[in-house]
Formats: sequence, structure tokens, C-alpha cells
Amino acid sequence: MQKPSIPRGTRDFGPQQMAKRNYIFNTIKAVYQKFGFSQLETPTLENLSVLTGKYGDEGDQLLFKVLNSGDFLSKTSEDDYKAGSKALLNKVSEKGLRYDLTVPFARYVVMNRNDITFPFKRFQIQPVWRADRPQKGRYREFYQCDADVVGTNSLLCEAEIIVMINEVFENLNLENFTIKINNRKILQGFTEVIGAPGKETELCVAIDKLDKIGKEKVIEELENNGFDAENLKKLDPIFSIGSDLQANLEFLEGFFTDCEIGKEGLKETKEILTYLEAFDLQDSHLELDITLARGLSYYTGSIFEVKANGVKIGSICGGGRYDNLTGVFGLKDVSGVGISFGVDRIYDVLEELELFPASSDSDLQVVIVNFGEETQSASIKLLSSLRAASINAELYPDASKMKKQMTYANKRNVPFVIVIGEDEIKSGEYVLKNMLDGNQENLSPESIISTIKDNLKS
RNA sequence: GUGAUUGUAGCUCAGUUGGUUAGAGCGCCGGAUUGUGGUUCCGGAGGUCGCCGGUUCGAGACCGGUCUUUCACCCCA
Repeated sequence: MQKPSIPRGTRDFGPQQMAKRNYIFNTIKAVYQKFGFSQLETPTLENLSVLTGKYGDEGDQLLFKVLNSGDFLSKTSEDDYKAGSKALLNKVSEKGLRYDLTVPFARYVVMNRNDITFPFKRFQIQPVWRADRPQKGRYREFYQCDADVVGTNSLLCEAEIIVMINEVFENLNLENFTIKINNRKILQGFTEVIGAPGKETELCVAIDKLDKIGKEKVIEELENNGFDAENLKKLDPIFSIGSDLQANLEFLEGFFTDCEIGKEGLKETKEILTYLEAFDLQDSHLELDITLARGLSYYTGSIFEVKANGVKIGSICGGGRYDNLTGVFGLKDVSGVGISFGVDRIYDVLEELELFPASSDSDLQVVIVNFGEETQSASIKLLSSLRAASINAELYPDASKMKKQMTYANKRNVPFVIVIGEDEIKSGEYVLKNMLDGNQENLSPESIISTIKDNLKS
């Protein structure tokens, strides 16, 4: 006999967890649809040629590769083996599990460019896989909920995304969160102003950690990556910057007087803010964080990330604009912008802050106690009436002891139990028991249904 | 991928320098209550101490490997 197990970093989801997860999925999906996005699904497996090279060297390492079917060694030679794992990989694997939803989406757009009307807005809710070491809030299989718009440069899309983020978290009753926004052009502007053009990646990677490891360590890392004293001196002012939106805008205004790319990033950010004013949000939760960089290398314009305040977990949502994602697949000049909600992390946040509504625990509303053959037809008749009235109901399948059936109903968190025994059949009035307060009364089938319906409304 | 860390009943955890038959709480099952759950009382079942190997007269405890958990890097939802 063997012990059953699941791969590291993966999870089963039981009924209670699924109820809660669906609550999150449904909330996000409803908002996406309201904003005009339509749903798309792509295969779990992609050709490795589609996936590799899109996420940087680090990303390639985190791809799950799938061994070719059949005798995967038949097309290899001893030389391939000697050439090392990388070279051998190409010979034994040509498919991999999707790493995110954006690249498959880009692939879809290019393959279907003739059938798509632009701007194309789609959302996609599917699992993705990454072969990194699991930690809390980090899994090897997890769901992403993406929404992207491609085929327009309009910054209205950015603004709408921020509105959507607000609406999703508002609907999830999460109030204490921050949307951090920045622009890759602003970061690129930094490298130009300080005299280190072309070193965006190094700067981004280091500066992204500012709130985590502090100024000294960031400077140390920059020095190790070839930034000289002059560079660092010019960079110094941005370390002392706060999170106040207006103040940061003014600061950048001065910082970028002679820098075109920086000015552009600033202008874009301001335009987004102008749109947001028109949307008239009560609280946009917005913060201009000029140290926000985000890892994915394909971002070229605005970038954003959402943090749940007071919960020790990474970002729960992120995204940005990419100007040339379809370019690698041969389709030029298609700009896109998108976001992705991390359901698994949102779940952990809602759980920790106890924000799941009680109703997401159970969906069964009534259990009818089974007394055996004599009462069965009356029970089934009532069962059907309950269901016809859109009340989730079931008849206990066996005529077990009442105690056992009551225990079952209690465990399922059912608010009502109906008892139909011999006495009840005679009188035509059944027992309706409220499981919350323990009270029960004899009622006609019609009053039972209306009582339950009234209760559900409140 | 690098460096740590965790694993004992369904769950949360005790278990002394290596020494008889590995414990508790909760949960589960049964009874008190042959038509009433959630509270109370009584009883019961349940463990290859993650797995494989080693040291030892003797290993839950020590050593090696492996899997898993968590954490820090790296990176990220």
C-alpha cells in the first residue's frame, strides 16, 4: 500500500474552500464583464517556443517542461547528452505548462489577428504553473484572473483598470489596500538623467527592493552593477521621496526638465490621473511609487501593483502596459495593457482579515429528515416544491436515526430541518426546525416555503 | 537554483542525557435519550513516530539520504 500525496506546491480545494474561491472568482468576473471584457481560455500546454525567452533567464528556469511522448530518447545522441541539460532539453521536450496568461493571450491575438476586431478586450481565469520554491502565498500551481486590452494606446484603459481594481476590492469588502502606480518611462528617465542609460533592468531590480532592504543595501547593489559615484549622487534625491502623489509629481517635473522619455512617462501618469478625476472615485487608493519596478521585462509604460495593507503577503494584483508583446510573434505595433488578480493570495488576505461573508460557507438551506417508506412520497413532494421555489434542499438519503440526520444537518451548517413522520402525515402539517435558535413549529407545506424564503431574504 | 527549517492519532501539540506497552486536548464512533443537532455525562476506536538506510544490546530521540512544510535569497500572483 502506498501513501497518497500531491506534488509540492499544489493543493486540493475542499467544498468550503471552493465556495470561498468561487466567491472571489465570481466577484472579479462580474466586474470584468461589466467593463466590457469577454472571456477567453487557452490550453494548459503551450509549445515551448511560445514560452521561452518571454520571462527572462530566470523565468525560463521556472517553466515546467513536459517530456515528449513515446520514446523521448530516440531522437537524441550521446553528444546531446554531453552538451548538458540545456541542449538536451530541446531534444526531449517541446511543450511546457503555461507560466502566465499574458503570453498565451498574445499568441492567441497574433494567430487570430484577422478575426479580431480591435481594440480587443478579453479576460481569462485559469491556473498557471511556476517551478519555484513554494512559500506562504507562493504556489507552484495558482490561478490568475487577467484582463487585457490590446490594440489601443489610450490611457483611458489604464484609468479603467484602476477603476476596476477599486470595484473588485470594494465588492470583496477589502478596504485597506494601496494601488501603487509607476511608469517604466519614468524609470528609464532616471537612468538617463543620472548618466547610466541602458541600465534600466539593473536599476529596476535594485530600486524595487528599497522598502524592503533600505537605501544602503540598494546603493551597494547598484555599485556592484556598475553604477559609479556620479550616477549615485544624481540618483540620491529619489531615495528621500515619499508617497504623496502631488509632491511626487512636482518632484519629477523638476527632475526631468531635460529628459524626454522621463517627461513622457510623467505626462502619461498625469493623463491617467485626469481620467480618474472624471470617474469621480471616492477613494482611488492610489499612490505614485517611483520605486515600483515589477519584474516582468515586457512592460514598457505604466505599471501597477496592489498591496493589502496589514497582511504580510506579496502583491495581490499587478499589471502594466506592454508595447510590443505581439512583436515576438510577428505582429508589430499592437500595444496592450492588462492586470492580473492573484486569487490565491486574495483568498489568504480575506481569510486572515475574516472578510468572507458567512453565506459563502454553505449553500444548502434545508434538509428533510428521512423516516422511511411510509413518509417518502410526501417528503419527495415537498422536496420538489422547495426546489421549484429555488430553495436549495435535500432529503437525507437513508432512514437513519434522527440523531444522525440532525448531526449531519448541523455539520452542513443548514439553517432549516424539516421533519415529516407519521404524525405529520396525519395532520398534514410538518415540523420546521430552525437550526440556529432550535425553535420549531408545525406548518403547512406552503407556510414552510414562505417562511424559509422570508428568512433567506434577511 | 542557493542556504536554513519542519514532520509524532483526523487536527493542534507533549514525549527528560537514547531505556518497559508513545500521551493530552479537540474531533470521530457508540451510549445516557427507540422522534431532535449544537450544551452535559459515560464509554470506545484510532499511531509502520514522513519514508529509506546506518550507529547501538536498545532509536520517536543520534547520523546520512530522500520527500514534505515553513523561512531568507533569487524572483514573483
